[in-house]
Amino acid sequence: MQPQGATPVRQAALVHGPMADELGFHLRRAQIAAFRHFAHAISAAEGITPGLYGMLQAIANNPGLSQSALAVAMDVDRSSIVKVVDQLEEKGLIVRDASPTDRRRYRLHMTVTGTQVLDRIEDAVMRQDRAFSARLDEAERATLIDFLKRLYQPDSEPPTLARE
Amino acid sequence: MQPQGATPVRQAALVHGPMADELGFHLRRAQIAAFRHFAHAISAAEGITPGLYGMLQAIANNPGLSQSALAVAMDVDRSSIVKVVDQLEEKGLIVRDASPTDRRRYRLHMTVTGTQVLDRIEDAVMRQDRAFSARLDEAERATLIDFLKRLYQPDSEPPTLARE
DNA sequence: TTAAATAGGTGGACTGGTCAACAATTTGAA
DNA sequence: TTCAAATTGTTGACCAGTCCACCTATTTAA
Repeated sequence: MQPQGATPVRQAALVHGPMADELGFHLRRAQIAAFRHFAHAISAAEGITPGLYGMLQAIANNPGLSQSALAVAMDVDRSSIVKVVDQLEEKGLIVRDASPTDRRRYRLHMTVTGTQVLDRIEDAVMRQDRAFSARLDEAERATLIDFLKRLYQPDSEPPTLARE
Repeated sequence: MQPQGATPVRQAALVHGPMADELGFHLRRAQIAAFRHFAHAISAAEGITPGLYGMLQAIANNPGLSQSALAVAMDVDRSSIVKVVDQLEEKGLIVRDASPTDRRRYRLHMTVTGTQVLDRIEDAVMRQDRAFSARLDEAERATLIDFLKRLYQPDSEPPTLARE
């Protein structure tokens, strides 16, 4: 799992050329750094990845949602959800609860231990997240989050963007 | 290709809970959005991913660097580099040039067509990147990049690098 | 001179995502 | 009412990207 950065060798920094001005480049690097930070602080101890953690939060905050809804929320294929839900269920954190009104569907929700575990992890994650952004003050952090949201939120946007 | 997010169904947005204040969460989403945007605009047409593009820029801007140095720069395992360099070489974009002073080592550099292709792609990438960040003005964009750098850059500061 | 370190490479494994197909079930249009 | 279409969860094949352990050739340094 651990992406485990490169060798400890101190290397002369490379020239980046035009990428130095590309937002996507910095975004990617920051995300990789964040992932590693999370892996270090959380995954190692709890055996949970950022992705799993996100799923868990989604289920905890939206009890009873279906796997399809979860897939939409996580923006992945329905089939990808199956494995993840399997994992979380094996760990005893969530359960697939048969929907009484639609026999095709499961309602996902947390188990008691799942809730406990999430509470604990959540704490660690919050601390980890703060540590990761330690070089930003509160205002900067908030601004950064706002900017990021604007990048990915579909909202008010080029309306005539023919989607098919 | 179409990662095409969600079904066209308008879904009630999920509650995010404490993740709404987690930087890592927004970072991940923004990065995924950026990747998809790139895939749409560039990969489909040029058959090149953000990762490959980054490698290409690294080589173009640091001609003669070794595969190991590239691995360090890209922060991946040496063995991962092999396949990537294979791909770029197969596409005729770069060459492995045997080092005359160290027979273990290759010096990577662009071919003529590689340079041409990169120039073309670079243009598209710059436009794509601007389009992606269209909801930020110039100042905001610059601020965002600065914040991101602060997140991923190792200890305070680049020593004495006069390049750039 | 020889042990250790380094460069590039191979093969196996794992992760996380895609897509296509499928059965059971629900929905909706005729 | 009925039956075709859509939806839900699932499986299986596949792909890309990464890691690791190990290998050979070569260079470095003790």
